[in-house]
Amino acid sequence: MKNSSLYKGSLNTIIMKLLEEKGRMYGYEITQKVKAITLGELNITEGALYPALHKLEAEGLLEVEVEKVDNRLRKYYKLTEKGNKETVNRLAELEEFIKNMQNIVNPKLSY
Amino acid sequence: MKNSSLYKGSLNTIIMKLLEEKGRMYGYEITQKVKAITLGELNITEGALYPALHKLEAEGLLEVEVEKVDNRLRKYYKLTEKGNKETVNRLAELEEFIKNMQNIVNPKLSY
DNA sequence: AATTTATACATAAGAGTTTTATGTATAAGA
DNA sequence: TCTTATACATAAAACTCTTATGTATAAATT
Repeated sequence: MKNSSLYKGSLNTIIMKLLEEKGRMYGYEITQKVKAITLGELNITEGALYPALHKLEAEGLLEVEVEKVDNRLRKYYKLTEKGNKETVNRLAELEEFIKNMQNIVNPKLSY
Repeated sequence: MKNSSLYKGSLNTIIMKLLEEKGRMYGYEITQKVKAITLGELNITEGALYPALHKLEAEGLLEVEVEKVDNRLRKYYKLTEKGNKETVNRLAELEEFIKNMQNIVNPKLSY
């Protein structure tokens, strides 16, 4: 688990973006997808993921559908209408954040 | 102060990158420079900055030179040799992080 | 002349997020 | 049979940052 501290604070945005794209996902699926996208670099821990999902649900940004697959429980999460709107904002913030960090790493002459 | 939570965990990297570039800077100068680069979006609070500088110094990554300018105290920080080496690593991590986040926001077909 | 803003440092309490550790349970693979 | 993978969950501790507060000088505004 190489997780540098840089990922701190980005978990909610990651979850919401993946749900926006995929429609619905369950917790374990999210961890595997993130691991795949980051080529194993980012491993979301369960201790971070499940409380985050519960909080987003409590805030009315996600809703859950419980299903039993292969005799195992799955909790599928999807964005609510409110969650969809909020995701737009979060992604805009993320784009700004990335731009700002790139400007710091690779400064334009003039600052 | 709009500081989205995305910036959490990036303060040390920002400080080290700026010092690598500028040679030496004092705390207040760092806050102003970051505000300028991010067009006012990221305002580093003193409660975050000063403890961070002290910690980096305690870790041997920064060293300090105190000077009095216009009858006001300034503490100039610069990277130590150890700090220079560590900065290379932190910047590599930052580049990876940015790439990974971009892959999440703008996914390549195939995941 | 008095008040506010800017410069320049600092720390403590509280909030928020994540890691680490632990727990339960089923299915698949070695 | 034992380990790994799947799938959820929570509590304690660690870490980082915000908010609030404090000191002090200089410059700008009212």
